Amino acid sequence: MSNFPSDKPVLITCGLPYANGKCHIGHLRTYVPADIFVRSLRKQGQEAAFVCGSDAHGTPIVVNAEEQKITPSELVNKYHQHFEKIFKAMEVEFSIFGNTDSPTNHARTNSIVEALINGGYVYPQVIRLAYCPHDERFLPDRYVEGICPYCGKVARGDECDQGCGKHLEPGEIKSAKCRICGNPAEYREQEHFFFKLSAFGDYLSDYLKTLGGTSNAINYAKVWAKELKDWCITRNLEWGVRFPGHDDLVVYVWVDAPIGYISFTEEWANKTGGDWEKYWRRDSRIIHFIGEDITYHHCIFWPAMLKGAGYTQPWAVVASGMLKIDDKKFSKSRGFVVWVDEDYLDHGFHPDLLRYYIANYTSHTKELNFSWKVFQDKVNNELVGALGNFLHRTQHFTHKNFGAVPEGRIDDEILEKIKSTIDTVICAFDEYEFKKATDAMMELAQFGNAYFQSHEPWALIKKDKEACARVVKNCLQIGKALVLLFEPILPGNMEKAWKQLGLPGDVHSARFENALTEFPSMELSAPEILFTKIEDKKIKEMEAILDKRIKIAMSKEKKHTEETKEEKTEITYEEFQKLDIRIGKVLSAENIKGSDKLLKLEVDIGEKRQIVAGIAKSHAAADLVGRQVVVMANMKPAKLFGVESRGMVLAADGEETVLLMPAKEVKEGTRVR
RNA sequence: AGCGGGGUAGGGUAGUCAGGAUAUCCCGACGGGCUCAUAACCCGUAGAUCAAUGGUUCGAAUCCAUUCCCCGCUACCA
Repeated sequence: MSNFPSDKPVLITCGLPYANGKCHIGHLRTYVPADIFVRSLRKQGQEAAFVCGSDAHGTPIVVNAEEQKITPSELVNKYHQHFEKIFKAMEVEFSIFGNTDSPTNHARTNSIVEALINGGYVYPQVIRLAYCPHDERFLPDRYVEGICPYCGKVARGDECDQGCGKHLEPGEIKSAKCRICGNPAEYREQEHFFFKLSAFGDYLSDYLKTLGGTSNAINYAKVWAKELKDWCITRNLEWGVRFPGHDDLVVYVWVDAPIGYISFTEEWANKTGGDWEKYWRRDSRIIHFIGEDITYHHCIFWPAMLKGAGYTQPWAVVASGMLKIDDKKFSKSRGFVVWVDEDYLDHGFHPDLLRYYIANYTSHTKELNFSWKVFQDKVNNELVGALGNFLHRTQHFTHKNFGAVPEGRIDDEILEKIKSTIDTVICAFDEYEFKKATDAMMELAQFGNAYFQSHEPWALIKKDKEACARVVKNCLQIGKALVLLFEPILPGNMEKAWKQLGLPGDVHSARFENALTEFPSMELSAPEILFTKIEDKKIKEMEAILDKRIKIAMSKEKKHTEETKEEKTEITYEEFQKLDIRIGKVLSAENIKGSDKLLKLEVDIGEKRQIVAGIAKSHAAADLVGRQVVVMANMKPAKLFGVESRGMVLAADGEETVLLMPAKEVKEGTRVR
């Protein structure tokens, strides 16, 4: 049983692209399936609004704009236009593509924040914040660098990015430094505002039971809903939406960004004479398509905000799995990235090919691996060999032998097959299973090829033209069904195919069920080829581009680490004396499970110490027992692989890690200087 | 070790939530066929102890328990 069409208004949104970088295939991982979904709804007779827009605020945009010496607004506009252009080229057709810096969004954000304040969900609290005395400013989020209070690693202000990955609330970071001038920051007290997320625990637990969408999103959220911390929702920035009544504060970007979904709906409704409130104030079906990295914001923070302000909460959250390039984690700086413009569209690839790849490679919630070789295989075998070839051979044969679509009825067997394919496809779309849907479509194309083959119309035409006409008519019917079914995935080529077959009306607004109504008898022209094979040469060329980028990135990274290594400053004798270096004797040594580098040692340095050393590759555990080593005794204790290490065994760290040892046996605990 | 994702034929991948009879699809290998079609297409064969062990069950890839192995946790990010 399908969820659609529904008598409730349906709104689809996509996670907003952040306007500080170019569009890559990772983005499309979310936007293309969302577009396919919307098209499939229309094919089921379901009207749906489809909104998205640029996320314009937040610290990274300000930092980035400062680096480029342009205004944040100029930076945002640049990328806003870029994304708009790419979406159009990729046939991702939003009802509206807005911008969170629009007056509508400022106004809507204000009104929602005020509603939250009036509802008692926002409270002020004085917190200690990093402040740069040199630049005379508070340092929000990424303006500050320091030490994570949880794991002790270098982190940026809003997140422990290099260590434990925890979200950091403003003021939590230790030993803060200003990212602009590099000077140490002071802490100053300032009043900020917090959203009482903790008050929504029970509500969210209940809400998540009814929330639709994909399990990867909802299961995570259920765990998070159990422990909720209030969120600081104000920042010391110029760029953003002003916090009501406080000219020196803007709201946190994760407040005004999702509100964009509402304000874009408003803008679209105003333009088309629609009513935005039917989506956001009354019973509706709001479906958010997102990347799984922003699940927390969409399943926890956002519904709580909507609930608190009296708006309709999402009906479903559909989270796509992440993207890999050649089986490697997607990474711009490491070169594992495929840009949609310069690496794809500019090379003349049709958007439909990539749309098919994204929809068909794997299930929507799993990791999608992009490789040019697989891309070529899928295009050549599936789009060209199965689908393109069937449409072409059918139309070509009919045109050549009949010149028109023959009269006659469609066999029940064929109609049954088409009907069951439509059912499977609709069912799959209902579950956001785009691979299942496209597999079912492709299966119909293969059925068509097999039908054509086994009924041998080329032989029938010579002896029984009537029987031949029946076969041809059936094939044309399958062809028509295929064009309708594939339209959400391959809108450009299916439009072409629809016109080529001479079918009446617009393929985009035609419904799936139209596939069961008889192919009208009329003149039929010769077909043009829809999909062409991709040559090996082209794929090699594309792979070379990717390889080159990875190599450049690798050499850059190497340079960078070498540079930081060379940066050794001179120290005084006093500073050296702080180091407690001693001779110790290894009492026992064993490998640590799960690590190929680490050994757990017990060392006597005048006292017994457990030390973890990364020397397993060059020293066997058994060989070490009884030997003397050099130990840094006053190292801050650390946990490696869950094993505590109190001290550090010194070694020459070249290509091989070689332990230092005293030239002669000395007493355990002897100081080194 | 923790957190997350995985382990299904030579490669990739579906099925796992809601257990059911010959385990899906694409490529590759092998054999055959067809000739309308973009050297496309169709049919067939071989190839998987569904990571392992134990349990629940009439029945387990699927549920439960334990173990092993692989990947990510360095930013930018959907």
